[in-house]
Amino acid sequence: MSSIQDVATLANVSAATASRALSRPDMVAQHTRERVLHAAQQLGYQPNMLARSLRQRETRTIGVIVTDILNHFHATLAKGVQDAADRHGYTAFLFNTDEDAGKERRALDTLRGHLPQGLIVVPTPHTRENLKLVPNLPIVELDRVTGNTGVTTVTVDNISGARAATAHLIGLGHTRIGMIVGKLDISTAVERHAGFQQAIAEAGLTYDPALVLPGQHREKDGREAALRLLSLPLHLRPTALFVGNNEMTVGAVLAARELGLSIPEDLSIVGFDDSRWAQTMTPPLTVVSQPAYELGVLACDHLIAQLGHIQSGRARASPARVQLPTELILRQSTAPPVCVPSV
Amino acid sequence: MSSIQDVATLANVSAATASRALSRPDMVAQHTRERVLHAAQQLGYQPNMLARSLRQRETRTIGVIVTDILNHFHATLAKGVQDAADRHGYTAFLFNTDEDAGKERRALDTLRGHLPQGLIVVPTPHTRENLKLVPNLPIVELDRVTGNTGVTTVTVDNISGARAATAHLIGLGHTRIGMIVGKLDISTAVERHAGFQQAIAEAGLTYDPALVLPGQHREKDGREAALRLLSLPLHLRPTALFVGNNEMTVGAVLAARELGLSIPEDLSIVGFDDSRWAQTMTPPLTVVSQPAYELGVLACDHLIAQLGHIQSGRARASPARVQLPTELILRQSTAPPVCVPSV
DNA sequence: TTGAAAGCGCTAACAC
DNA sequence: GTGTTAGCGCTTTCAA
Repeated sequence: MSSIQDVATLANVSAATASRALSRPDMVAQHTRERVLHAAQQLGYQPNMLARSLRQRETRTIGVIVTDILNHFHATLAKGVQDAADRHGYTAFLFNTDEDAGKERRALDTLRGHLPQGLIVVPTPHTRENLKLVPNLPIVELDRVTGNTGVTTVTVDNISGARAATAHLIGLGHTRIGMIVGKLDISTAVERHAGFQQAIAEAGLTYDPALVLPGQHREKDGREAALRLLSLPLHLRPTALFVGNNEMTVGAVLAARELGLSIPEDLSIVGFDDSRWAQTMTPPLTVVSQPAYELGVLACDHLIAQLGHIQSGRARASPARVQLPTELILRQSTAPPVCVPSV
Repeated sequence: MSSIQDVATLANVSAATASRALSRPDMVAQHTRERVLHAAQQLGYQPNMLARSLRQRETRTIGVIVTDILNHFHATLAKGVQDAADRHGYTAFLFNTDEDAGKERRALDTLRGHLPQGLIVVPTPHTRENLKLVPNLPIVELDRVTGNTGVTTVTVDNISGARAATAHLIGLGHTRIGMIVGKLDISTAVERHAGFQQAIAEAGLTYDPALVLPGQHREKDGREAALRLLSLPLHLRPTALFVGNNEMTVGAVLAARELGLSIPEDLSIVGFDDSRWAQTMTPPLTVVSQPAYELGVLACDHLIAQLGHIQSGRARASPARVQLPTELILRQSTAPPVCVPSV
């Protein structure tokens, strides 16, 4: 690893001049610059970011914390962030928390040691507390929100998405619609639940809490909840299910299959968040799809814009509240109910 | 951000002592240690890794480069690596190349600036050239190999996996078996192709090159290749397909559906690499599954062991060649051919 | 336009 | 067992 001193020596200038030639080309005479550039090239010089960052007190680095990198949605968020960061000349360091408070704390501690200039986080119920580990760090909340005022949030319009999904089912003639909702300590779950309720109310139907079961967002939870809902006596059993996230939707579909219910004849299903398997399963699943990649990109763009403001000493812009629309994708997992309820 | 000097001042010791109290507790008197620890705690002190790494000339950081973080297999590799790195007290920085030479170069350059102590890479055809950007960096090749001698490789036994898949099809009675193989500049594609050929030969069948079509590993390529193979005249058309990676398998399944072929009656399919959609599609897909997470963990464990050797000045251990078995998971996408070939 | 010198935060070498 | 000093590689005053 050659240092800037090596480059300087080779170019017959001081380290200071070599540094300037590389980072502030216009502060240096034309031909000195060329000599330095040539020397750097020849040595394959790459600045040591540790030293540079230490000196400049800025790392051009941001942290990204998602809760489950194995979930395609989160992987896509992360990719959007990384691609955008790259475009801005920043490096994004990715961490994964598995929704675990301890892992989140450790990720934040590690991150802190590397002095990121900002953080994009998919928050968990612990995040608000854990963020005290990194005071004064510009934060963007992605996909979910903690309710922290003063931070920028980049989310999807969950309420409208859930409402559209539910309204679609109602439009098909369903009146007993079940919902499998995430744990209500997460904003997306709360909002999707709210959208569901709104659609029910708007259609003049009665909201039946017995048809709304919570889960911890995992496939297994979706399966168990669906099993319970679908085992209700026929006249109480929902004829359609709206499932609040993609993992639980898998479980719900599996549960329907286990019970020998065919989709959509015996049961309509709408999932939240599109995926490969939703497209290839039989029948293809009607879903509320989310612009995951754009979400990641926007989160990063906003964070970096904010960093620019801070750096240039301008007043910190008031925090943005970015919200992207979802899209209801109609496929074959929804149809009118066959047996009209007869209470 | 408090520095070690702040801690030292608060504890009434020198910075050096504070440093020792934190990193080498036994070099310091019991009660000084306590004072320092207390002060550190009180200030929420977190060492500045940039400064520490600069001074110690070791970052306890490794790089991870995968080709497609959106592919569940690669995401799982990355997670395995990160989890293992974490256990060893290392931080893994993840980059994504999309199989693109330029992105790979940029990732390596960025990485280099951050002085990783080692690199785990899923190599592409460009990697061998690009690795010149990071001379002397300990490397572990993951999933694929470049043929570089002297580097540790952690892979799966692709030959046996492909052979088992093909033998399974042959055992069911298939004699015209098509293969959709990846580009042959990637070791996994070459090996899976070899395994396919071996099984054909071992069964005394004739290898028909016309039934083997290459693709670029994308869904679209799988679809196009399958469309071509399945459009052959009935007596030439393969009754079974072995597809060399998971993305292309999606395409192949879609192609079969487009042509109205039902699986497994009209066409048996075996894919390489298991996935959510392979399990939930109809019928569930027979696949060769790979222990992706363990692969990632092993790659990291080996790399870090190697770093230990280097650091302790021991002779660099000869590079390991780790190879994990695959598993053929029989599901419902394979069955005996209905119409026995009549050439 | 360039060089000399200082210092970012940390730890290792060397006193004492 | 602890303090002093030096220096990792870089950039940024400050002088010339």
